[in-house]
Amino acid sequence: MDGPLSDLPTPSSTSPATPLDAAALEAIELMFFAYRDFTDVADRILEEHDLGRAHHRALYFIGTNGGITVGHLLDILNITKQSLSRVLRRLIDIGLVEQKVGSSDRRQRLLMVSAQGQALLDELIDAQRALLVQAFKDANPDSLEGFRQVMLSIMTEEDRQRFEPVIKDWTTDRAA
Amino acid sequence: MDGPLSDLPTPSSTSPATPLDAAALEAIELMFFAYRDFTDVADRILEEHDLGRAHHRALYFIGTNGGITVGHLLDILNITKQSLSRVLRRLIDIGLVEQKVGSSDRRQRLLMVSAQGQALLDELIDAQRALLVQAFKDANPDSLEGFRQVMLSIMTEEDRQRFEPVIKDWTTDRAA
DNA sequence: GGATTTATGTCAACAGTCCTGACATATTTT
DNA sequence: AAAATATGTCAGGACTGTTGACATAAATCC
Repeated sequence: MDGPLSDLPTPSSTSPATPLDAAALEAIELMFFAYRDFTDVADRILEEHDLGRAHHRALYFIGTNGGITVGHLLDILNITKQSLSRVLRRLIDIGLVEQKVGSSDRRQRLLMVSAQGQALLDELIDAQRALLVQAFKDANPDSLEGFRQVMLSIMTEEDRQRFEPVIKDWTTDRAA
Repeated sequence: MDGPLSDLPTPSSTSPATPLDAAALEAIELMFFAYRDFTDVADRILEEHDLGRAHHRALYFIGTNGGITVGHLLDILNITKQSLSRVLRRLIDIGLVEQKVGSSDRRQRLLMVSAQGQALLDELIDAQRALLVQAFKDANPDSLEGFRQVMLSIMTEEDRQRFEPVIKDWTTDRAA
């Protein structure tokens, strides 16, 4: 009927067309397993305090953005205020997070971690940082920058802007 | 009181001691945002079918490991059989997954995706693969191997063994 | 061949996290 | 004064994970 090249199967998940496709296929699993094991080290600590990942995320972004407003936190987390509310209420009730009324806009609640909250956050960050530092040491030194570039490229432009402007357009930026 | 170098603060999350620490601190956020945006492209497709991430994961590993047993799937996913059961029941009920009795061990249920299941899985994989391929293209070509090495290093040894044995000990394997 | 172990399934209850929709309050802006 | 904004709360629902208990069929051990 058709010649040997005329009806190649549509490149589907089982037949990657290019090496880049094959690499991407593997990367789907790399993302799954690496992220799971990365979160696991924090989950073990959170368990001891009967907290979940949502508490971790809120605590993290409050701790690293002292005085953040509820609205800005919602922007970062991409969840509804009702979801955040439950989590925030708990963090405040157990004394890990404090709030004060906004100075310029009195409708705002400025969020900050307490000393206790900072202590727990340090514990969580140190655990994940230790894992990552070890990973960076185990991989070859150049890997770090490659990892960083790919991770930045994976995320949306909006999220990418939260980071230092270090991702260069290497297709045009060879000389500078 | 003390000399300027006598009581350096304990390296805490707010004062990374080394460049590697600083990179790891940033990487915590890279992991969060990249993973979220990576899963988002699949979540949008899953929504149309009223399925969740748990269905995606089960479908994925059944599709890429045709004839997998329930037990092996549980090993990969690291969840309880009760959790998987709910998800699997749904996938079977709506005809995305089929099961047949094990040939050598008749207690086992060998799982495989149906044609419909493969179609949905292809759609999911293609979406995530497209995102990753674009990310690999946007980053510089060497980044891919760096990304791969770091992701493999992040995961546990057990999970790492699921991948091709390509992570080399570069501290001793320079010549070969 | 009978006892035990293994692979799997199910019922029930609970927890965490996310969602939608509706409504309330205080404050700022127009 | 009216409208918009920042935040909170009540209510209900969905998904996904857990523990614990119990059941069945099949394989394996002695």
